[in-house]
Amino acid sequence: MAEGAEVARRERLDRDRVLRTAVALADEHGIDAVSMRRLAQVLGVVPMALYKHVAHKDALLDGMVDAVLAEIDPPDPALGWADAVRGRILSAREVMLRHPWARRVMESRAAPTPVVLAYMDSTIGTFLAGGLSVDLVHHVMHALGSRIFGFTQELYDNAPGPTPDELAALGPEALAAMQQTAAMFPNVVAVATSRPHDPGSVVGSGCDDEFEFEFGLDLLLGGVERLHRRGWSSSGAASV
Amino acid sequence: MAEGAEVARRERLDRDRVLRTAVALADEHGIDAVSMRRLAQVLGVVPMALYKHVAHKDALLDGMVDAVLAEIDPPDPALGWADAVRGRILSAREVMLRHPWARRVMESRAAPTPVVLAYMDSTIGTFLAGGLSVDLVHHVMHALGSRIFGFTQELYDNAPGPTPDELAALGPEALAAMQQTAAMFPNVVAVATSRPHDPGSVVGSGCDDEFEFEFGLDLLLGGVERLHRRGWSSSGAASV
DNA sequence: ACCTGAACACCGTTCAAGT
DNA sequence: ACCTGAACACCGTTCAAGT
Repeated sequence: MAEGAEVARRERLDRDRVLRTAVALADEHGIDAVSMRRLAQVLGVVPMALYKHVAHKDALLDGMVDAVLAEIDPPDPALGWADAVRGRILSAREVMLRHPWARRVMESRAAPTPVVLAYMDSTIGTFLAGGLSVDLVHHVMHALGSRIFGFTQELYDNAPGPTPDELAALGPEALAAMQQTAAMFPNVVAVATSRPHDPGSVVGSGCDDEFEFEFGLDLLLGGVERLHRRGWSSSGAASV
Repeated sequence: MAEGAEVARRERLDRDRVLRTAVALADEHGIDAVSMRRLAQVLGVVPMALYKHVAHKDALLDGMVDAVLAEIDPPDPALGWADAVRGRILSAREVMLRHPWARRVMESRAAPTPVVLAYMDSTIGTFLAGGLSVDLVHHVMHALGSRIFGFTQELYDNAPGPTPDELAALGPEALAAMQQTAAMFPNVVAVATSRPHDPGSVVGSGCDDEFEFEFGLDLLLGGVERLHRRGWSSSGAASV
């Protein structure tokens, strides 16, 4: 029943303690471990006690996301709009690395919370203060998408580029199967095993996620800067 | 028990019928309706009968994604690399609009299936055939991310720009609450209600998702073309 | 005001049995 | 070879009751 250090009994619940405990539980055991029943158990309380502090499970998840967003640095007012947005997004990325479950939770939420809206409002404000037109900012927010929260689809995380440790632990039949799979997708293998980065900056996978995140971000922000400098207005940006 | 037309009994199950029925069920009632138990009921079969054709629920979800990816057009060999990739991604987007649940399922999957790898392999092949370096293609695949499958985070889908129908159905107290919320996030409201598009092309929301998708895609592909023309090689693209 | 207990209607999945 | 039935260990949540 009791899981030792994790059980913190008799302290009178409040919403903050519920949310902080839920975040810690997700950080340690993954988001699937965050069930109303297990969270209650960690808090030393019966499941229904939680419902006095969060309306339902979705409200719990919203609260967890809000708690994570609060860790993101505000934009630096000393910087120009592009650097201010860039810096804040990189801060958001660090936060998301600390709470890797947050990406999937945010993607699963239907409506943004006031905290999410406040974050977006502040980011939009930085663009507008930089002189970008409302219409351009509209498109830019779409184009950046979830990048403004510091994450993207990390497609190559699970691609067939095994770490040396994994390779060593593999049996001969598993290795043969892997080579057969690799032979079927030569382009994926070529691109996944390319080492475009400074060898010193990357240890295992040959893939520097920080570099890739900034590459995509700068491709987008660079394009926006170019459009803005050319006095971009509504029509003619996309052509079929 | 029986839900009329949905129940198709006595036809001997096979994997294909299981997957096709699961896709149809998700299209009609959403992904949450796709439980092993409910899918079995629609097929007129006991839940455990499914396990002869899919190893477990995750394998069912993988199979559903594979079925959806099979609907995407192959790249047009008559086009240059940029237009070929662009056309295929727009085809993928149409497919995702037909199966809106597929985005979340793909995001939740841990490892890519062979069908996912084959799709990526073919897309990478188009870039390489166009003369882009392996290193550049590596970064480009990261930068495009889930866009190559035809979707992005659609942040504004649920932002506070209500449709006229919704507004009309609102009570006065709900309307007052909404105005209060709007007052707290003026930048979000300004950007969400901007009408940057040809008024004829958009009916309700003032937001043309097709335009936004292509805007972001072209910002990225345009940046890549520019890098490629300049003979881009590994270093110096991202600066801190 | 806050917490509890029992119950309801669901899940995915195992195991042993039927045909 | 394919399907069934009963059971196990979980879910989120309601309702009525305790202190």
